[in-house]
Amino acid sequence: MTEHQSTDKRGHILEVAQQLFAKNGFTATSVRDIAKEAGVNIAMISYYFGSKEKLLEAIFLAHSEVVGLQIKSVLQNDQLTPMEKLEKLLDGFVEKYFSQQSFHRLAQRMQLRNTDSPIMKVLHEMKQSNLDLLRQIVSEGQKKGDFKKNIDIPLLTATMLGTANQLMTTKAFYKEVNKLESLSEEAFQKHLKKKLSLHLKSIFKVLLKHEP
Amino acid sequence: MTEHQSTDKRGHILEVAQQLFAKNGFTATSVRDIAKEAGVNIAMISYYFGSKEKLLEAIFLAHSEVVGLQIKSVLQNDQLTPMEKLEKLLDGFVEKYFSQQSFHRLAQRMQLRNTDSPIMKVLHEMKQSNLDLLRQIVSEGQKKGDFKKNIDIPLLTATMLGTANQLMTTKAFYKEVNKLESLSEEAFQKHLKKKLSLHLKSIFKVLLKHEP
Amino acid sequence: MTEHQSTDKRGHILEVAQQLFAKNGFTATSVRDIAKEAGVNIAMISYYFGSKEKLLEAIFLAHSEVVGLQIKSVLQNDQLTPMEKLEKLLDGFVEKYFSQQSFHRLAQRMQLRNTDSPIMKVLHEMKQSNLDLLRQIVSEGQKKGDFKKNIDIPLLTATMLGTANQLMTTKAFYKEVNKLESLSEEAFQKHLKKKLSLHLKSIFKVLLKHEP
Amino acid sequence: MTEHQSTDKRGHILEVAQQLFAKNGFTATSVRDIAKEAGVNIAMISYYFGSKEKLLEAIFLAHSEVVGLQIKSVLQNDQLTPMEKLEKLLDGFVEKYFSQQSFHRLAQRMQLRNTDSPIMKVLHEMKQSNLDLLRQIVSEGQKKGDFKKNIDIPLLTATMLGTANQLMTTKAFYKEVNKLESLSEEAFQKHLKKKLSLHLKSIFKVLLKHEP
DNA sequence: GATGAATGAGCATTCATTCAT
DNA sequence: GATGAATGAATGCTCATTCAT
Repeated sequence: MTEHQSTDKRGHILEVAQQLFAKNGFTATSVRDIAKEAGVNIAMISYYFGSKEKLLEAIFLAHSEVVGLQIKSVLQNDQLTPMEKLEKLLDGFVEKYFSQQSFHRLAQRMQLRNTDSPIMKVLHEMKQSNLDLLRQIVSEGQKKGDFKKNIDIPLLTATMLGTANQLMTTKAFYKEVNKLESLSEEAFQKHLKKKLSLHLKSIFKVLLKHEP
Repeated sequence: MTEHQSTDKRGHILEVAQQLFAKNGFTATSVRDIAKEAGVNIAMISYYFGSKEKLLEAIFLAHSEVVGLQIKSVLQNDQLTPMEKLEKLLDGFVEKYFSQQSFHRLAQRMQLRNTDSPIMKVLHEMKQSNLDLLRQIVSEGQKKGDFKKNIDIPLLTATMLGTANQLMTTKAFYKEVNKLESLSEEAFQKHLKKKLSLHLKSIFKVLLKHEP
Repeated sequence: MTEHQSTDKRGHILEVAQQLFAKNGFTATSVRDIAKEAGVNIAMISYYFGSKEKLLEAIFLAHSEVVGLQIKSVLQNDQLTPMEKLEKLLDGFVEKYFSQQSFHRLAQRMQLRNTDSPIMKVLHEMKQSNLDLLRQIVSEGQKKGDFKKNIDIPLLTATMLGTANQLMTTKAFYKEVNKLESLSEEAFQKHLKKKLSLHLKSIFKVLLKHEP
Repeated sequence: MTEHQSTDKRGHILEVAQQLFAKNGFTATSVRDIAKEAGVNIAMISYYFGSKEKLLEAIFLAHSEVVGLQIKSVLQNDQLTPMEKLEKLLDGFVEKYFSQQSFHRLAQRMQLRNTDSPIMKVLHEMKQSNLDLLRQIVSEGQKKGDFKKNIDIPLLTATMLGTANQLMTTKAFYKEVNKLESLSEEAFQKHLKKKLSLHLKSIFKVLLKHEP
């Protein structure tokens, strides 16, 4: 009945830490900040995670466990054309990206650090996973003659993730430029998500599709 | 012949600070680190810039002064078609991006901070400048009937900068995936530059061009 | 039996800080000096008091809590004549002043700063308290016809505290002038206390008493 | 014709330094503060005075040169009774004190430091000078049978200087208590000067005069 | 004579972590 | 299992002073 309170606490600390790290950066976020925001004792962080660094790793480990999953089922669905699979991949990516904005902001920060910690391993796996999925779809499309040859898949994924990152980081700018200040936050997010999805789809399509 | 040493020193500190901030982040880079790397006394940073924060601002101010310049001449060249202008814009962007990688890495970090400091103003101006240039070219192309209507220019610039950022941040990954470890750093950079340039051009072309 | 060690430590820091601040001044006393003298880690000062400034305030707060107390009982004693009450007030003042010399030296320093900090509030209350007590006694004496009208009570208190301050600050000079170098420190203090007490009493008497 | 500018500058620095030291204390006043306020280069202070400490000494030396002067002529005036001489002494003291408030505030601070620097020598001489003058007058009055025997002259001077110091340091308090906020600064100073003068005179008179 | 540049020492404070309880 | 107390190291910054010009 009674969940171990520690489990809850651990999860709560992870959540709070992710948000603070995402917002202010790893170094600029003190263990005190996290403890205060999470409403726990300062010593708890070392107690639960060993160190601030290990806490960071724990955040990434928690995310690594859910990489790919529903996507893989898409791949194996023989009913869908490669292009349909691609669209589902992109939709899935955008959906997941929007639902985990603070994590992706943090991931972007960590990518910039480029140290050799377990974190980079997780990030590497995530990128690899995206790459492999796309590769399979493209490969299938090429075999069927739907897609061009000579596709630079790493560059494509760079555009996918890069555009999402850039859009998300500068969304205030985007809002202002497009005079969308009147929209509620929720409506704006929805608008952005749709825009990004369509934008990526149109890029991928024209780059992959054989000209008739 | 003898440059004022002070000018050199100030500039040298700026250079070193930019690289360290880019590499390790603002908070994780200590004034002592910068002073040591630049071979100057710690107190010199306060002496020249007032504070660590002001030093950061000085880096951005130094870059804001050279925003857009050669590009503008391109715009006014009546000999060029809109598509040629677009290509020159993208070439110029990629060229500048590659020659100022550490600055762009730093800019990426600062964008993630999203505080309201003079830095954001400079970044805002840079983005706005890119946006305006592209807007003019697109507008001209649309008038001439070369380009489609309904182009989401902010999204396009997000793809431009986002792809560059993502590619640069994960270039080690890109190198590994594409089995380019044998290339010299210089050759790899050249390869990457060409790839990115072509990639962006093809994206922009297909998104802008009227289908025949 | 076992006092909380933390309480002791906090109190000990307060004590040491008061003495160093009194001796060398606030700014001239470093947190390091206090920590070293008190035998605690430097970080403890921030830990216990938040900052050097707050530590100073804590010293004054500790003293504000014991302002007036035994004196008030004197006031309510109907057995005593106003003049007797006055004598008791002055004796009490001198006694307290001598037993808290380092605090009064510090208070003198802080009075000279004249900033608007919580410290000034405490000092103000102390002065006001002295003033009010004296006012009551004088008022009672005037009603009974023992004391003159038109007594400038603030000036009287200035003489009381000013004389004590000046005597204490220049006690080495006083010792030398009066050739009291042979006296032990204790004996000298006793001598000084008696002298000051008599001196203040005679001043107050002649200024307050109705000439016959 | 042309006064050495340096002389002016030196004097100006002395003046500014005295005021800042008086207001904020020696340690809390930085050489930069003085240089800025005086409108001179930072290096000037070391250049003219050797060090910050020496600058402080220079301030006191400048004042030591004018100790006692007009007072001595009073002493030798055979027309005046001892009591008249005493009044003139007190008037002179109050007058000088009010015209050099910032110096006396600084002197009070230095007295509290009690280090063995040339400054203490100057302060010592000043006190000694006051003491000697008073001693002569009292001695003369005693010989003439006007004054009591057994006068504690050091205590008397402590009251004189102490009351002046205390009144000056807490003059804001005095103003408030006496509801004198409506007075102009000038009028208030005049009022205070008169009050202090009368107060000291009445104290000295009753303590010195033989009861009839 | 006068000064901008530069320095090393010191400042108060905050940090992540450890430890005794 | 959980925590307040405590620590040493590091932080950004200011200091009085010196020096080359």
